[in-house]
Amino acid sequence: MDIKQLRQFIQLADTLHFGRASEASHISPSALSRSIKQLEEEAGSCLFERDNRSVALTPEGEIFLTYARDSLAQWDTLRTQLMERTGELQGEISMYCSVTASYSFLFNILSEFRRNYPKIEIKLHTGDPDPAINRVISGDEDFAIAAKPDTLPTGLAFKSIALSPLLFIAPKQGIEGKHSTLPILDDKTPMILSEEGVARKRVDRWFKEQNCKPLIYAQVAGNEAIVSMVSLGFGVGVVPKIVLENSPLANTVEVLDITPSLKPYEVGIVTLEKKLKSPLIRAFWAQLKSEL
Amino acid sequence: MDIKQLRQFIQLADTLHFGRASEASHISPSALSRSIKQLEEEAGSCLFERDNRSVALTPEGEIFLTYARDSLAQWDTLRTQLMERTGELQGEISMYCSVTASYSFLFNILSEFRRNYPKIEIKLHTGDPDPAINRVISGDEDFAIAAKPDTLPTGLAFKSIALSPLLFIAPKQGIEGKHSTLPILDDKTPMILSEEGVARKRVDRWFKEQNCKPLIYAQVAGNEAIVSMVSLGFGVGVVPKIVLENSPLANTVEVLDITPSLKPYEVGIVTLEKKLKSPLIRAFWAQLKSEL
DNA sequence: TCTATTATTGCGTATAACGAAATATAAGTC
DNA sequence: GACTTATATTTCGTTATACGCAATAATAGA
Repeated sequence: MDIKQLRQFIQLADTLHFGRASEASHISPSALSRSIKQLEEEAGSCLFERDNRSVALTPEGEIFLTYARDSLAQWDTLRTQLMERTGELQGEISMYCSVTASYSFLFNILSEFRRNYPKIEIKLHTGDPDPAINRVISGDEDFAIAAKPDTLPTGLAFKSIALSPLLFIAPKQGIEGKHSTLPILDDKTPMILSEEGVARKRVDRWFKEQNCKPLIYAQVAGNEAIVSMVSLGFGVGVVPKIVLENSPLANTVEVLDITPSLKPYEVGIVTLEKKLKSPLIRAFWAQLKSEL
Repeated sequence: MDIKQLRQFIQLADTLHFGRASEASHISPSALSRSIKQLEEEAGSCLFERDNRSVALTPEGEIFLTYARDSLAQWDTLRTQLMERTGELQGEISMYCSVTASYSFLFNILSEFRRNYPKIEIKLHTGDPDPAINRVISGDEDFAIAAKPDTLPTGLAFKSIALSPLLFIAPKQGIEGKHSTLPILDDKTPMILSEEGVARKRVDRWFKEQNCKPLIYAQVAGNEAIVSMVSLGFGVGVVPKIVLENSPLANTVEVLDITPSLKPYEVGIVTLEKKLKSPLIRAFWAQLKSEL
């Protein structure tokens, strides 16, 4: 009976699904199945009633669940106690951010943190920007670098680290199939937009305010891909300025001087409010410099 | 961090000695050293201050110790809860007894228990009779089959299962070097006695009451060996009747009709009183038939 | 009946744990 | 002061354990 297994048990009790629980625990379903079986043998009771189609906690499983939660809480308390005594925080925190964000912000954020808390390990996961906030909400990550949505989901804490204007960009050599190279933006202009996310919402609203519908040429996941497609001449795109600054294709596109300009991207760090009780999370949070 | 490691930690905290703690935990010193180191890494603090000559708990170790004790207690509570629910006791209990006792009593004691509680595993350790009670006191074993000492150490519970007379035995063909084969018992009679234990104490007292000192030819560990040596003609021995009955050499020795006879051996099962709170221990204890 | 879903099991492999012996180090001894 | 003793730790080779993949089984839905 070790702590990892308790966590796995709790995951399974929450999801009642071996596949999803194992994924959340970063192990294979077979490993989870064996873990649970071992737990049941050590506890001496069947903890889950399960057949090939359903998983349910037995009454004994319910008892075990409260035990498991208590046990983990006590382990956390112990670690907090010990850390307070030694005065040096240690452990690990996880962070999610887009590739672009990792280029732009990570160094500044992490270098000082690393200096102050050398024993805290940081697990960094990169990917598309869109799922960032959800990964924090689901508990997969402690932090994420993300654009602040217009309405912040409840329970989330957000701290700005930078403002970056949302820019309309066009290919320097003109849009394929269009004769004019002038920066015209109307319902005939093919647009390359994010599939979703804050940038997309801003663009949609912008067009609505202009009383016209955008001609969407392509919907793309990932701001870098937008720059690529714009650079290839497929249309006009919208990306945050930071993305452009970090793009190797920056000099192949030009920024359009459109008014009214889009409300700027507010980039920051999000975490669950309740996690701020943990000393590690709070330490990281506290040393972030709010740039706004 | 698993439960085995917590037990090992507690052992080390109790003994403050890697060698003894590892022996008590049934692992090698090296394994214990690594376990503790791993625990320290997971806890993020140094738990023991140690050099090659001494081991001491750090303040963090003290905190960890209370955590470890609580944690184990909760695990026990959980298991008790679960067992009460399912109604079937399971787990394991350990028992120590001499080889002779295993021949004579074990079957009767265990066969019914096995039937009533098939899921309780019994770990049986056999060896010399003398250390039996100490192994219970030290916590190495849950139970021991042992002779009841004249004064029972406090904290110990004893339940008799049999009375067996202590017999003087002599070789049938006479004692080597003595011409008479008569059953004389005086300070010229070479005696084969236990090194220690209840039987030895009784014999010593018997001789004192006869106002004579025994001529001790050999002190032997293990009643079986006494029978062997008597059988070979080295002298007169004292063994419990049960031992004789189970000895393949029984017909090579004869029982002397000595008066006053020795106070009989009272064989029974001992356990720590405080262990009787555990449901497993109590179940075993309850089904023992007191034969006295 | 067939298909899709999903917990479990077999199996080969990678990882971790173990014990024995070697090592290091400090205290006691002559 | 060299030598012995005691004892925690490290090294090393072996063994056991845990894991992932793929196969299996079993069930609900089409």
